[in-house]
Amino acid sequence: MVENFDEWFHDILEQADITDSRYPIKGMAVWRPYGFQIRKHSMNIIKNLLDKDHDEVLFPMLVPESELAKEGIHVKGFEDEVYWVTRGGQRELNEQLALRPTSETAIYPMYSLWIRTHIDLPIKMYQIVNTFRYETKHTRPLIRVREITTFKEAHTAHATKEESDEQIQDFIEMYKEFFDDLGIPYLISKRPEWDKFPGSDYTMAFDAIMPNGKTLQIGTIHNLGQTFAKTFEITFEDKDGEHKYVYQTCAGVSDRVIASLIGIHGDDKGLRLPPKVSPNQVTIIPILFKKGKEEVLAKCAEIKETLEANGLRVNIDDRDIRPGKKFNDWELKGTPIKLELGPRDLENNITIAMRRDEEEKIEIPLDDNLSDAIIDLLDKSGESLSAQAWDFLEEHVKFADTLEEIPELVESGNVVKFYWCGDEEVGHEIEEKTGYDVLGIQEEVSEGKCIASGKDAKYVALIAKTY
RNA sequence: GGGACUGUAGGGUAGCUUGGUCAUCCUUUGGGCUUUGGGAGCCUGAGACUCCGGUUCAAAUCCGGGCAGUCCCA
Repeated sequence: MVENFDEWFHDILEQADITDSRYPIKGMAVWRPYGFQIRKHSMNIIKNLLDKDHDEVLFPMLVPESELAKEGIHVKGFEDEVYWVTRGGQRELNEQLALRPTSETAIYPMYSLWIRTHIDLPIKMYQIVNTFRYETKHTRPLIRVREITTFKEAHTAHATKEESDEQIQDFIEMYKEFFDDLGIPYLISKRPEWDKFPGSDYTMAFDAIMPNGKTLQIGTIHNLGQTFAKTFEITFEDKDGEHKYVYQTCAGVSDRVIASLIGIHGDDKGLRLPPKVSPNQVTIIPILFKKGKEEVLAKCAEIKETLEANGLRVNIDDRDIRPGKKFNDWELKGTPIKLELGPRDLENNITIAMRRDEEEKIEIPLDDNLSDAIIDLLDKSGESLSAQAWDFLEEHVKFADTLEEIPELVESGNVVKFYWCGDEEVGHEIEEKTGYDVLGIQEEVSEGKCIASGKDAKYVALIAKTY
């Protein structure tokens, strides 16, 4: 799987009924029912986190060219990737309309209308929508797509710079909690100047390391400063009666969260889903013989009811096929816990549980403690997936003292840390000489020499192959 | 942005060089029998030459274009 991760990933999306990439437009896929469930449960986690102090809204998908073009730096960052609506029926439109590549230019003209005084601040809103990017390069399902079907974007506006910086920290904490719930390990870094969000002051990013060592950007948080406020005239009257521009931030996660979820936890048998987002947390597999069939099925139904009463998502696989096939199917689908129940177990009043994250079969008594026992297993399963994933990440971040060491480390599947003086020119030189991307900087340091320029190092930076 | 390659049932493939029989095999799938504690077996059905145009008596096969996909280089 590690050797051929891209192929594994491509195949499992189809085999596990997550998406279907055969839709006849390049870079656009269909979410199938099982995948949609995973997506839904994942989005519910981030929604619950945001709902604490953000308002969910929904903006139109089309952005007039005049608005999109207002913020020069921003539009330049997207100009080659925008889909345009140029006709309505047979008639050419007076003004062409962009399918949002992201929604700053849709939302901020409205913020300009909504924000009048300091009392209106801070304003914190989010939406989960689809966005479009005309990718010309190699598209990959869930990773590089033309329609980002699941784009959670939050947009905030504040009275002061300090508040906006605090908001960045809040987003970082929120995303940590989100990815922790999914058991997805991350590297947090501040993107280099040349790779920040077009129009922002700075960008903080979460990167996951996929099994082949390539990093996948799974979350970004941008401090927009007052750039957009000035472009879109977003001002407020402060307590002192002065009109001031707001300070803004925005933050996004996308389909790529699901890609990392699948890629990071999966194994040769298929998916391994964290209990919090698995469509079925428990799958009951009845072992049926001609004799005693009804009794076994009745007991399975009873167990299902008991577990559901305790808030668990449970299904019974009563298809008329051999049990071995069912085990394999549900291992492919990644259900965290399988419960096996046959006539022999019925006699002994037990069920046999097996966690997806390990092979062992465990006998569990069918008594009043059943639900607690299962919940305990689910918790352990989720924790173990997360722990395994974090171990992998930590084993695959290596430190390099010289530029020459980097290729070998990266080619053997690592992300590499190194000292950097912080000069943009030197950064480009490092990227060119190694052929990899500088992800960003992590901590400031007062010792060490830059790996390329030999000057005093200012930061620990990260470099890797990226998706 | 430049280049190479590919397109045959739901999925994976053989056939294409050298045009000519009912288009091969695995998987999937409908029905039936049998079976069920880790991917069962048998019987019997279903299912494809990417699209448009050209060459030819005859095209999955040769030519041109569209669409879609894979890979490499910048």
